[in-house]
Amino acid sequence: MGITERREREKEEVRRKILDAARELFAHEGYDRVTMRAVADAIEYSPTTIYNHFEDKEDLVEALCHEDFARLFAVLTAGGLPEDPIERLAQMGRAYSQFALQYPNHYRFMFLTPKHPDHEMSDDDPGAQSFRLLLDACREAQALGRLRPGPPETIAQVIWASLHGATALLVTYRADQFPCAPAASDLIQQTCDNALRGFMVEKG
Amino acid sequence: MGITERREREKEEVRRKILDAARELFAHEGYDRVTMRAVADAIEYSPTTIYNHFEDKEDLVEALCHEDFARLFAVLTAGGLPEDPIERLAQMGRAYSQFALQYPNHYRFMFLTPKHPDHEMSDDDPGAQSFRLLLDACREAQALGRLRPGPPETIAQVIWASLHGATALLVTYRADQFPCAPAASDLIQQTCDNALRGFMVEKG
DNA sequence: ATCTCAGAGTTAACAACGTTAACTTACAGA
DNA sequence: TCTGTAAGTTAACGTTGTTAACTCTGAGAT
Repeated sequence: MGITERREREKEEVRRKILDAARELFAHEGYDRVTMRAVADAIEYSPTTIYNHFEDKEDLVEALCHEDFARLFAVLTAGGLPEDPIERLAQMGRAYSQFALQYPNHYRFMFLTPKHPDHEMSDDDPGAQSFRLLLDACREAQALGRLRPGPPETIAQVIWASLHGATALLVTYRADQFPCAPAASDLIQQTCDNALRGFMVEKG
Repeated sequence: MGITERREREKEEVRRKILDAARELFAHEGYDRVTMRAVADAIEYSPTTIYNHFEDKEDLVEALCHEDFARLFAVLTAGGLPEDPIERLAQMGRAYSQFALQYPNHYRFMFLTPKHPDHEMSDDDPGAQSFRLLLDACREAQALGRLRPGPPETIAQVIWASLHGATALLVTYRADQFPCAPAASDLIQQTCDNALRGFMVEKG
């Protein structure tokens, strides 16, 4: 009875190898430039083996993507989150952008590539959980009277969208391809600050 | 001497046909799903003909992209721009997002696809001109004391980044693939408003 | 001990793609 | 009439994702 278990473990090992090799290659090259043959070469298996573990290339990358969302969630919560919700928002924003700039090709696939039409998001998805961190912080800040009233979902979405925009630009363009060439290296920081400021209630 | 002129005109006509067919196809299918053969079929030429007019697929799409930036600039300035710089910013924001949602695949290539490493931006580029519209409005608003002090380039970039973020999300995800499912259909509006609000000086 | 069969892996091939080499054709200028 | 240029075509190449058909290993049944 332990035999099928061992079999499954061995199969899982190969799957792991594929995912790790693929992650490494994608991180350096991006989706289009990585071929199934290259992934197979990297782990010294034949290309068809991959198809025993994944439906097709997109399925493989989606599996990678799923793991990356888990890593993002881990990064967001790493080192413990501050009590103060505003500080928490700022810290999560920094972690988010750091993750994006460290793995631009993964960010690209996670947030810049259209999903399959039948792809849906469940509540226990690490992506959804990350968003909930943001949403909760917004709610708490509202409760403390630090953020404007209004649907917290909208506030969270707007903050995320703003941060995402700055991130997406930096992940897509080189500094000298920007309009207004000396692109603020702290564009993300500024954008994040401004998005928060827009929702803050005036002090005094 | 008028002969070479006519020749050039004819060549330009074919180039036009290619661009128009390609634009139509790309608008519906997006970059990867449009093949050179499909473009050639659409205009009833052989695939190789395209290579007499464009270096390769990327060159063709870049030409399209260049035209699209001109269209975007036209859209931004259509109907005349308001005197009031804040209103102008709001109106340009609406035009920008409308353009994006109308031609998502073009937006994708214009703003979401990395450029060639050797691609540089000149000052008379329609893209740069569009950014200057934004920059000028920011400067004027600052001069009127409506926006915070600070480098107007940064303000313009942050506003653009925020708007771009909301746009990119809507162009990438379907409504039901969002975290927090009932995605604000006016996410763009809210994001644009909030980005402006963050830079506005408190009234009174 | 032999047979069977499932299932992981391989080889070889397919169709589609971007692209190119070699050829054809049309036609203005010497 | 000859020549050369340049646009267009046919046929092919190399690469890609993917699949069909096969091999091989080894556990369970007879």
